[in-house]
Amino acid sequence: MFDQFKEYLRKKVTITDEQFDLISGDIKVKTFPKNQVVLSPGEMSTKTYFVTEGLMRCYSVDSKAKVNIIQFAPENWWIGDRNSLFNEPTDFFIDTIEPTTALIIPRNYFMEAGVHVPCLHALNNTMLNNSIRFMQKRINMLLSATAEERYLDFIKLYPNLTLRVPQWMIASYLGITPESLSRVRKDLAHKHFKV
Amino acid sequence: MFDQFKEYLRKKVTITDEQFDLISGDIKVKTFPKNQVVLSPGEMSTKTYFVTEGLMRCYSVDSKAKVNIIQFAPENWWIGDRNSLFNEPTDFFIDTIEPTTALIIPRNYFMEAGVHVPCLHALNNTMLNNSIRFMQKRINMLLSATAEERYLDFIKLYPNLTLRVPQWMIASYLGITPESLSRVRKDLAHKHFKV
DNA sequence: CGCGTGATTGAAACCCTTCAAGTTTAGTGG
DNA sequence: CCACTAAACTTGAAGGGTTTCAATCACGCG
Repeated sequence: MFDQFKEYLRKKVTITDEQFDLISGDIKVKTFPKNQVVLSPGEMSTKTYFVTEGLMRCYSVDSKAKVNIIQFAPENWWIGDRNSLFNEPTDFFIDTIEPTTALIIPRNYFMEAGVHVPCLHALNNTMLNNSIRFMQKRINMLLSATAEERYLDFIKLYPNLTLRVPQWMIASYLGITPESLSRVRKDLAHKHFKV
Repeated sequence: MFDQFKEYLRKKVTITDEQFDLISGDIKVKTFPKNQVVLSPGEMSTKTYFVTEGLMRCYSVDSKAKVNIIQFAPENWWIGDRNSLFNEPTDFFIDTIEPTTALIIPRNYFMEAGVHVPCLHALNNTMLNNSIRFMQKRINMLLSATAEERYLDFIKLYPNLTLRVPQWMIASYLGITPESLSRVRKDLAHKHFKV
């Protein structure tokens, strides 16, 4: 698991084994069964998860008991609460969709590791900006796209997730009902699109 | 303008006048008239704007010529493109809604300034996380809320913008039509809600 | 084998959009 | 400062994309 994280970092920055050892002391590994809730609304959390195997998700449950999926986190993705950074409890659930192994990274990991390995500051900056960029695109999609457009967007962006995630969760991520997604898929099939 | 920026920083971190002078060399001030487009889709930009006076917005125009507003930026907010960080042209327009004065901050400002004033790394980290947090909440709203809920959310979160931004832009931000927003407001008036 | 979860399908309902007036407001020039 | 025009907002009626509700089917797992 640590090797996988080292690989991940090395795709983005230059880092020696010694440096990596220096900054991996605070990291723990944990394995979760399927459907394990690791964070619930109202809780505080100082942990960020780096998924090395499996699949996690972040979601809310609204007043009509509807599930709204904010984010999926397959291998090599990050997931965690950000409210606790501001001393506020989280609004969201985080759980596993598949049996999952994840590294548990302390909240201020990159700030502290950056003292030893300065380029991690830049990496942190890049990753956060990338998140914002993707969320901007998602907001743009939610503002403008029809059910069909949303689904086509999804399978283009996450082709592998399309097969791993139950359809009703994809619908929840897209902001449509499972029934609507089913009909969209039926229509697409008639138009000779596949999966 | 610079004083205002200094104030802004000092609300968040401890910084001396000397340190501020050290890091303000790369910053320029610019004043724009109303409705001035400063960035268009397809362009690259290394600038981030810190609004000291006025109001800017980031938006897309989709294939049906519909405007979708991603973000407003009133005083003391940041606005800029993030795609260029990844050597991709932007998808969005950025323009002014009011006559606006803004500081123009180079792309890697916080990374470089952080070398001189280390706590700026932490500030950068905090600000980016805050953006993500707000965007998560917005995504959650777009996934779950009705037109009326969206509007009530907006006026609670941005009470001063409600008066400064034309209604059709608020509608665009909320992902509904101007007509729908007008009807929502009418209904709320009947229920004795004000503005 | 049977139960539960997920996916599909149909029909009706609904919220929101679209289209098309009108009305009000705001900005500009005489 | 008024007059005029364009833009913004309102209102109504019709239409459409999605949702809701309900029933059925498919599948995996104990």
